[in-house]
Amino acid sequence: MYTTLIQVRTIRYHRIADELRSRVQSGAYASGRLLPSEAELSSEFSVSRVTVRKALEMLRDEGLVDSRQGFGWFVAGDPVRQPLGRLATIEDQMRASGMTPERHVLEFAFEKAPRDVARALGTQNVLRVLRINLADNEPFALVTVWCAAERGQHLSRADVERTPFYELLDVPLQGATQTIAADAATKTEALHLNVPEGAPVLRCRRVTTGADGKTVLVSHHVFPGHRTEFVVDLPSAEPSIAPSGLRLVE
Amino acid sequence: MYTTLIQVRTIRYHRIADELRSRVQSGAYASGRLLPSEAELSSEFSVSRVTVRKALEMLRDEGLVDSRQGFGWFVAGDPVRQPLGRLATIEDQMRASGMTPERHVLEFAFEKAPRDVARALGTQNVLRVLRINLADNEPFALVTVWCAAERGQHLSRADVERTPFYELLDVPLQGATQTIAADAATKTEALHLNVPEGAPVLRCRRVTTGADGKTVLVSHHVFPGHRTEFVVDLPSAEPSIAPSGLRLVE
DNA sequence: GTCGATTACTTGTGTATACAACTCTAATAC
DNA sequence: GTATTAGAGTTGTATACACAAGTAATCGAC
Repeated sequence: MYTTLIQVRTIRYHRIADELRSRVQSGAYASGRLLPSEAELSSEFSVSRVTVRKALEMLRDEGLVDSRQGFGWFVAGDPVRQPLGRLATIEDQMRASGMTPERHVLEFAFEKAPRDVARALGTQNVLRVLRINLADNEPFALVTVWCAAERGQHLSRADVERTPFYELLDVPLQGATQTIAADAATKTEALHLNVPEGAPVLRCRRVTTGADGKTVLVSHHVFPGHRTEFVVDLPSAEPSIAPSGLRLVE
Repeated sequence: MYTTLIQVRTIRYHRIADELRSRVQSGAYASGRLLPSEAELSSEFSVSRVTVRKALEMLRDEGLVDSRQGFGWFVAGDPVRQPLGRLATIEDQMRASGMTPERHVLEFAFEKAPRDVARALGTQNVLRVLRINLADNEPFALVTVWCAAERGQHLSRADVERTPFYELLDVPLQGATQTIAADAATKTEALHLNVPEGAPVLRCRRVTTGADGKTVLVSHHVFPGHRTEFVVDLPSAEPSIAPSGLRLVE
């Protein structure tokens, strides 16, 4: 009975990423603290700098670490939990997590809407507001909101920076539908959210309707994957819909 | 009055990614079809192969393309929408999207639970089932389910491959709480889901409780970001909770 | 016809090198 | 004291080259 010995190549950047992940998770580098430089790690692990970078980029994609050109690589922080259907604002959630919320309008423009937005709002002429939400001075969410220009013409830039849209709009609301997806940050998003291009983000699209069932607001929210997560309660079915309710588990 | 001309460096791999994204989205390369090889693109854009790869990896991180060693780069497919709180199974959603669902148990073991799972289930002795859900023969979700060994001892591996847990467990269910986050695929997940390490995934954790409020099942679901997205309806508040209800918009 | 080996081509990992862009500190000028 | 600049060090982009690992087509043997 003979067995064959197979020589399996080890991928260096995986090994290094595993080692560094282990160090970060064991607390060897405190949150916000610098890791050794790429040159130091290259020397420590006896590999080229490209290999070190590949390992570090894996960890960045996992949200464990982040980097700034010229500054170095450092440990990233912890996510905020946002309940779905719990009817709380982003700012409320930040405060609940002990953070200081802040919002800045980046863009405020009346323009032609993208096709899907125009279709939802029933008009091409819209007010678009691009806003960044900060938590403790760090980017937390990048939000784009569209409403019909007819409604938006009464709103000032200072208004929408200070006050949520729903308080500014004189419309009874019925509810909203939101989609949640994972995606990689685009160049623009990465710039605003201070994450690398390609980093995992939660991409949410929300359509808010008035009491008449017509769309009042369309908004897109982008959250860095390492900064937040959603929580949803899936209640069991009432006896009247028992067959569907039983499906909630699998 | 003088103005200063600033020479701004253009990042080549960004430009190339933009061009290739445009081609993919305009339908120049049909779904599943090969893109030109890295060598061809390197020649076409007059850049090194590393620069081409960097551009292609950006597109892969966006879920637009994928690659297989030796085969080439090809266009990836479209996401499935999964409603939250709509009480449908993964398989139901696939069928609704015209896909053929399939499930395979990868691991079925009685073992000591990870600490958080043990705490939730109130025992260290658990049955752990690792399962892959396929849609049209392509990996769609990687699912790990834990239940107490006391309950799991009556279940066979064939049972859990064929039938959802909730139909196998003789327990009245109260509901579930699920978290949703964006993350980068680990090495193991990437292998099973046939995505590159670091690709964006939706990472869901679910705790299912019985009628007595005690945890019956703990499960983790990992979906490739480009394969699915969640939908949630955020109903407006009833008059009795109007202040909260108004917050759902912002 | 089938099967295995070979070949050409593909993507994946890795080294070495160079330069761009950025950060921080120390030195210098006012 | 403050403001500016230089220098050392950092990460980010890019080239050239090499080899590993994988795929598909072709060729030869049976």
